[in-house]
Amino acid sequence: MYILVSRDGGKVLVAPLTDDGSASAPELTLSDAEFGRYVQEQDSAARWVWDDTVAWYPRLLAGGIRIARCHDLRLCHVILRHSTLSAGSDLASAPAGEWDASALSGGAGEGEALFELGHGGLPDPRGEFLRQLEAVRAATAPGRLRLLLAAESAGALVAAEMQFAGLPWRRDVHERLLATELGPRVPHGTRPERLERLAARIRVALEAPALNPDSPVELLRALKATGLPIASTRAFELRRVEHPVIEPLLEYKKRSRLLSANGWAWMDAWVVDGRFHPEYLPGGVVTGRWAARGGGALQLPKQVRGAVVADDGWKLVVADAAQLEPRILAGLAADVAMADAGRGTDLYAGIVAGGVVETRQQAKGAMLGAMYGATTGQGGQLLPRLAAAYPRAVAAVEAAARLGERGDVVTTLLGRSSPRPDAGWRAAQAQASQPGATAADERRARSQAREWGRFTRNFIVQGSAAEWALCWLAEIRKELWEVGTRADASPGGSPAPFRRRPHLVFFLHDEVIVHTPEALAKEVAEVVREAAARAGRLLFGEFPVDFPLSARIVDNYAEVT
DNA sequence: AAAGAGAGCGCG
DNA sequence: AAAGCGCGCTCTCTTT
Repeated sequence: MYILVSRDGGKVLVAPLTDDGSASAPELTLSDAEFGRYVQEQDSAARWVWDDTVAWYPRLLAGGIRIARCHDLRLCHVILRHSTLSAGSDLASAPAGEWDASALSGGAGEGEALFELGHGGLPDPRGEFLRQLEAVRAATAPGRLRLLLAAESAGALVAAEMQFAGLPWRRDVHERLLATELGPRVPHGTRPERLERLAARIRVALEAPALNPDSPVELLRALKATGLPIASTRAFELRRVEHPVIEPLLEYKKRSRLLSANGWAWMDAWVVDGRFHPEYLPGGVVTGRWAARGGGALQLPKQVRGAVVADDGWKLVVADAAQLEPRILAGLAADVAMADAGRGTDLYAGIVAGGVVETRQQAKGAMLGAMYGATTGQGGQLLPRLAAAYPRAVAAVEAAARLGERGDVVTTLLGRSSPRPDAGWRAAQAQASQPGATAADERRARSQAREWGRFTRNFIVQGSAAEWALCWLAEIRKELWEVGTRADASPGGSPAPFRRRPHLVFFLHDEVIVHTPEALAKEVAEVVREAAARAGRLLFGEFPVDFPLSARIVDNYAEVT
């Protein structure tokens, strides 16, 4: 059963709908408080349909209310609008409207537009929902698309819940770390003691008494003046030359990065009451991966992960999917040989054991090369051996690359399609095929075509992996709630839905962290593991590809390497 | 003074 | 000269 909710001035309109979207009960007009009570009274099988999870769910969570399922019209619109599986639908062929504009502002833009949705919202959600139902019904593979929309929407719930709960963060631990690495705290904009000492050593070594090591331009000029053969100040390049300045300079860069990205200012801005509350953006990346805004949640350096510590009496269950993308590729391409290589073992080790390459590093390099489109270097050189051993998998990514090079669209396993290249790209291709095209025109067109081919090549793998991860998250979320209920940690509808229950607190593409009461930790680890197996079956049915996890029960995120 | 580009580095 | 994919954030330097 669906329950469509929308805004009417200060009121909430509630419309129960059947599976085909027709009214199943009279519409209600409720105040916010009445709406909260109404939500709690409904069966947990209800699927809440709303324009935007961000506009609705945080308020419910703040009121102590957790829901089981939703359909996020904004996120689903984006998928259906571009998917090749629903290409013939009215929804896909209509001119661009407000639902399309909302995707842009919601994805990467200002964020203000989203916030305003709380009052008024997007136009005619009922009509939009009916168009979405019809687009799915008439789609090429409705089952896949339906799963994708459900997973995407579940992801939106997880994102809101994780933002609400926050990642446990110990200020004192973080402060100790900063004091050790940088010295005593100084005001923003000034250089802490240890950095200042390193800067002094750099100036001496380069005989540049006024050098500002934060300026790449000044630094490069000074490095060249001492005769070092480098073209940039990147750490990678610096490590390849020998000079007394290199050691203090690399130290400086490392610590300076800590200060600017995750220093005292970061802590003051993002850690509140012992929790880091980043804003996750489901669907924020074209491939379907999440993005995040504020605090760099998806770039937490290993350096500071020691500050992520479970509460007293609680544990962190940290799990990541081993070699997720190659396994996804094996499933996508139905490459039994590659799936076999990963069964019950590290997939790269399995490739070595199969005699395809000599070392694990080579196996990894070749796999990444195949998925990213490397033509040179180790990855490119080993590609023929990979292709000989796993012809189906390699053919799948090659085919995706060829489509992209032609400007065509590719689609993930569940139905998310890649964007088309922009007008500039098309113009460059057209230009190169004109009779009077110069060699430069042709070179440029070929280079851009290959570039887009690398994007589409990777899109099918990264995008399908993101779908697996969404299914994994959704299964984890569902089962954790069951575990919490069985343990009677807190009856549904307590003032704080996650205060006593195991709950997700972090997600990073192929990795999750669950914060759980210690007594439930083992059960939670099993839930996370089982959810991975279920996600695999949801995507690939009986095709025999494994998704092993490293799941560890720890007090501290830094314990996991 | 503000906005944008580029460099650099963090994560998967 | 280009060079394997996808991101966000901070800082410098240039442009408006």
